[in-house]
Amino acid sequence: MEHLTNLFKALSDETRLRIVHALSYRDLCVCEMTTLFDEPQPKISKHLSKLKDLGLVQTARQDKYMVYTLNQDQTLLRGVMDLMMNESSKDSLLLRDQTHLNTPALWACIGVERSLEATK
Amino acid sequence: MEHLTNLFKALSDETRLRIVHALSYRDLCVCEMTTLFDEPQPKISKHLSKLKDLGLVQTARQDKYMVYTLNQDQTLLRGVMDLMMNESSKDSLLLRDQTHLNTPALWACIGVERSLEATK
DNA sequence: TATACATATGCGGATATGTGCATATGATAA
DNA sequence: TTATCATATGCACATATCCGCATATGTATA
Repeated sequence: MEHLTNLFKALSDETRLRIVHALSYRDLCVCEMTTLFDEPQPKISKHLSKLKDLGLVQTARQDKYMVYTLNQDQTLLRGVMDLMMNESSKDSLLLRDQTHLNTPALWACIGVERSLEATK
Repeated sequence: MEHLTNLFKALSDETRLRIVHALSYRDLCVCEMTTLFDEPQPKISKHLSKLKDLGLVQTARQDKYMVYTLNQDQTLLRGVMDLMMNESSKDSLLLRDQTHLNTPALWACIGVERSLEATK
């Protein structure tokens, strides 16, 4: 039961919801999220840490960057995010994030190579 | 956005999750839930009050009883609860609640008529 | 009207949560 | 090795959350 409530608690914070939502589209490193959300890096890192503790995301180092991935084993999480992505009346902030995911705006903090590869 | 985080916040508490889950099967009055969950009545009422504030449930008085209903307009909530109900690895406590919903155990606090009608 | 039953609310306290700021750790490049 | 970039963590503080207990409100029934 705690498993379930923890999942929803993870999604009950605006920053964490943005993170999980963005990760539903593609993997991201910390500095990309910091840029995308325009939030202080420690804030992002702490939320990521919490998401990782709860088993919702996984990490893998790629060169200098720590890349975060949605934990695909979390079927309920995947289901919920599918629902959110299909919601026609999707939140404007989430829509904005989704759009910015594939723009050069994120290239500032990261080697262009990785961004190009990611948007492929 | 707050609309979304509020929904998840509502589901992030064990008691509230049990309430919403049970209401996914059928309408319930406060005393039925108090019996079903074996929790103090003020605790249940407060959580119901919060769920109502967030627009997840609706109320209708029926004789002495205040009957709570899932707000069917909340499509995302419905989607999430459908996911939960279909989860094979459903939580044992939620399974127990689901089972008890249709047993005479709940008849103690309420006129048998309503229970019979509800289980029809 | 008085009484019992059903439900809601107020208050106090313990605990958890989110955040900013500073700083530590870790990896790479010069 | 030193400097730099990327990320994580510690601390302090304000705020929110949940709960138990007592009590208030509201409705039906005698």
